[in-house]
Amino acid sequence: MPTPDPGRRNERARQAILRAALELLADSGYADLTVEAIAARAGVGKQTIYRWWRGKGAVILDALVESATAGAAALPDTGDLRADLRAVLRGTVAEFADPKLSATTRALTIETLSDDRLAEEVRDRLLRPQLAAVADRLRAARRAGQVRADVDLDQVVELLMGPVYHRWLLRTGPLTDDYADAVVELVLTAVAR
Amino acid sequence: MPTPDPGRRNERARQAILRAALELLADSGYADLTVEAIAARAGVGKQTIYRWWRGKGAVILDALVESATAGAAALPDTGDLRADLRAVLRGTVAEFADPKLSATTRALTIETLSDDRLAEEVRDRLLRPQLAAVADRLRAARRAGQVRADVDLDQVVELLMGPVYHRWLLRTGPLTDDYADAVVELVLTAVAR
Amino acid sequence: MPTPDPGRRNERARQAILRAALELLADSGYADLTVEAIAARAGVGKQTIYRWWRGKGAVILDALVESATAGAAALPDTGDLRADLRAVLRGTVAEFADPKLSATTRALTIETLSDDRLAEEVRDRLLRPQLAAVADRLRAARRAGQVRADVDLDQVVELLMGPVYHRWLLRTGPLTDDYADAVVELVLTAVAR
Amino acid sequence: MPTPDPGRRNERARQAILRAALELLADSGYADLTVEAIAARAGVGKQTIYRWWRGKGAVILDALVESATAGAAALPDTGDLRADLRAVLRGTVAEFADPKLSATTRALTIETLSDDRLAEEVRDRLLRPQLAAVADRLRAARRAGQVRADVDLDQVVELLMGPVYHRWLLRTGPLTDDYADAVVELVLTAVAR
DNA sequence: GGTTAACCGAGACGGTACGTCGCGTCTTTAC
DNA sequence: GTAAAGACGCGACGTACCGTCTCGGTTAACC
Repeated sequence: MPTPDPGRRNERARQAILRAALELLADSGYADLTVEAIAARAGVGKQTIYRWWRGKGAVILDALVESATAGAAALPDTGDLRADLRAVLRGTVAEFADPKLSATTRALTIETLSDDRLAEEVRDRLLRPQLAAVADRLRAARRAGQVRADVDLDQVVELLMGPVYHRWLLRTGPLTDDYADAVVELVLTAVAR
Repeated sequence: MPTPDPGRRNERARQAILRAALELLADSGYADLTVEAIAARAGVGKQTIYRWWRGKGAVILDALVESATAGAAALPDTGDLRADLRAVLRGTVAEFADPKLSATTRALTIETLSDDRLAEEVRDRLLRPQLAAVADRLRAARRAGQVRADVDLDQVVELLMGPVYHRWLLRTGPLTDDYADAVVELVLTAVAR
Repeated sequence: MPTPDPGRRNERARQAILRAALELLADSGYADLTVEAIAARAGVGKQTIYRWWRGKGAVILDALVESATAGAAALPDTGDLRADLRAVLRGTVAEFADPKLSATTRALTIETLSDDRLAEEVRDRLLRPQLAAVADRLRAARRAGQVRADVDLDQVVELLMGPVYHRWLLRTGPLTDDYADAVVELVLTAVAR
Repeated sequence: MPTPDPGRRNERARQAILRAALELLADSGYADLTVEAIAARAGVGKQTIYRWWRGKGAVILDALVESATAGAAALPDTGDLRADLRAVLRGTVAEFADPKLSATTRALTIETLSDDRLAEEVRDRLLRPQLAAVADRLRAARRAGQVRADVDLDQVVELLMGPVYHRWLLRTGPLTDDYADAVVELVLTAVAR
């Protein structure tokens, strides 16, 4: 596969494809998200998709990365760890609770579950930055003496995010701000100094 | 859907189908798990599958429920909460780490992500009993004065399981016994008295 | 196959099946004429059909034979050969032109085309008597000196009926009384004395 | 049905499909003539068949038209009407008597009997030209004073062909050269001058 | 500023699986 | 033993997408 020359790439087509994918997901969900539907809605040939992406999973990932990068990069640090963590978890919960946004995450999750390579790219390009931002905030808190020195911060991040993903994935309960706050409280009890 | 008379159901066919589904998943993964393949391996007509299940997702669920019910029902209670929770999480971690068993869970997760009805059935028939068993163990510990009285035990269960699911789903790190133990430690710090 | 005992046969079921077959054909044509539909409409199990008939073709044949036998057995002989032949052909033409009756013939024809055994039974039980009746009428005419002595009367019957079947089967023109009369005229020219 | 652009059509696939259909009919008869079998033998996807034809009936028709057009277009005119008509009928009889060729006609007839649209196409594209050729020969004979002026030549054609089709369809007797000659004789008696 | 190679839209192609329908057989229960 | 009921193994149906391919028709870089 002779990787195509990115210099010749049609930017209009690229954006139309990413947009079409997100719109289809928001409108009709994963079931109608086919490569043919994306191509048709974007007014693009199927080959143009396969030329630049490995499949629809990669398209969703790019669309998500693009819109995520447009958003926040780092976490706010108000000095109040509890408040900052609540803001993060409430944000995550809100994202999962929103049907449109959730549809995209759901679709990407399906794709990653049967495509290891995509899973790694999602982790490295989409998840790691988000989780690292939270870890950074915790690191700052530790420096400020608000967090115990003997905990692995990456594990703490997973202790925070895990329950939210669990509840989203397995539908074990409602994804509300209260739940986000409760998780923060438990985690702080475990790691605060 | 005029559900057919279960009295007329062929038990041999039912078991052959469940078995075939699990074998296919163990042998070749989700990609080769088609209704046609299940039918072929089970020596059964496709219609026999569609007569009793809504699709391959429902078949996997039944297969899993059947094999789960055969296994453990309640959690052991050695009196040592830390040890018991470690055993649970190590078991979950081991299940996720095993390629064969994990393939089944992965497949079922894919199906639930695009089938709300199936998702609810998975939650109610497969997950709730497992989570309830852990909650029961925590309740016993609380009665024994080992756990704080002011925590929601269901939330604690999610605090335990969430990180493991997170790591499995998003591949953010290795699923080892050490990780299971670390999570238990953090959670105990949060809720132990 | 141990031929079932006709003595135990349920006459009500037999008639319901024949009636259901004819009704289905009249109502919705060959496409909806399935063994299952016949059984359902007749309020009968499928096995009852397969116990007594080789398939739906045989059912149609029986239904047709039953209703044909109920009708005319022999041809009228008014002494006027032309008039009598016209009556026969006009009758055949009318039958073919009628959508309900034609549907039955059409269905039976389809079945015979892929079932040699059925074809022979149709010929012997349904067609031969009809054609023989016409031949008999011609024989009487020959005795009366109205028909040449050197023609094969069976061939003359086919010369009469053939064109009508041809036009029905191949839709090469309208099936009208005029056409019936025209054929009679040509045939009489060929064989009248 | 948005008929696709014929300019993009793959000629190799088209011919492979027509050939496969004829071969299947010749080899194993109508029972084994399924769209799937045609596709498999032609090395083609099923969709390629459904893209260009309405079903297997249309495929058979095209195959037959193609091979018929390759053959004779008009009838020979030796000046001897009796000889020419005998040649035509003997040809038809031979075609019907040949198992391979007859299988094709039989299959097309079945299809035609449950598909009005196909029936019209068969009549217009396959039958009409053949019947018209015979009518033309009769017209020439009439111009030559060998045929009565007051007969409808199309009716005469049906008087010729009808009995042959009748005998083929209803199996009322053997399809031999003698029978062809006998029909010609009767018809000539009716229309010769 | 003309050539030429890659991209582009379009969509046909060989495939695979879908979910449905009907076949003819088998099994169960009732009469 | 016949009957109603209907599940069963089977196989074809016609459809939907997959990922690849081929076809003109633009571009855009390089001579």
